[in-house]
Amino acid sequence: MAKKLIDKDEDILLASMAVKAIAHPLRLKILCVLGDREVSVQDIVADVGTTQSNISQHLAILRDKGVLATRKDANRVYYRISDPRTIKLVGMMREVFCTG
Amino acid sequence: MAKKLIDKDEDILLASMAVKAIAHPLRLKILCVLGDREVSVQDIVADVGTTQSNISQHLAILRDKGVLATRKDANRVYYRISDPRTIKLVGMMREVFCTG
DNA sequence: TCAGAATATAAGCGGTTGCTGAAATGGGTG
DNA sequence: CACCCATTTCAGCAACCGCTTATATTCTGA
Repeated sequence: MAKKLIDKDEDILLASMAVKAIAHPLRLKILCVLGDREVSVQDIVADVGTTQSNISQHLAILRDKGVLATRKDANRVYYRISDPRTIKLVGMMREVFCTG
Repeated sequence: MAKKLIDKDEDILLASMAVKAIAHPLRLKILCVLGDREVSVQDIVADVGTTQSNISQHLAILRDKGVLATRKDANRVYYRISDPRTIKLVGMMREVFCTG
């Protein structure tokens, strides 16, 4: 039997949940805006372009799944991508799915 | 300004839609079962473990998004992953999200 | 301590997704 | 043709998702 890409069902569930978190145009755009930088919520709102509430909810989803980490400074919150490999993963998605 | 991971909104939409297709435990498991092989629907059903109807619908989603390709032989249908980079992408998801 | 800015949370709703069970398609064989 | 097997499609329903609007929280500075 050939070796499976992911052999444990538990891991498949884990990966699918994490990937689901980034499988949304606004959330993927948030990741693209962040890149390897640290950006405040208001700047993300400005770059991504929807309501502050909407961004905040998407940020919460990404944060709760562990994709993003936060730092608080005064009354602002800065978000960044927790794991640099996530950045690489997004780059690979672009390679595979954006032929342009 | 730092170079964005994916700069065109159009590409972000494209990538998020493709990734959404594989962001489901059963569909991800189908990809893992396939690997670089070509497998018949009934064998996929046996490996993944849900109803044949359910599998067929998930296969349709993956096929319609271009993730899977098919070949018909007599009254069986064989599925395979269209783009080998997709296999690499799944491997990378495992690396990033399955710490075990 | 009060006003205001930045962010988070809650309620509600319309739309979508995912599953089940039944029916339909299509090919193979007698 | 008649029957069987493999697969697809359809209808329906429960559950989830994503957005909007309104409200709450937390911090700052006068």
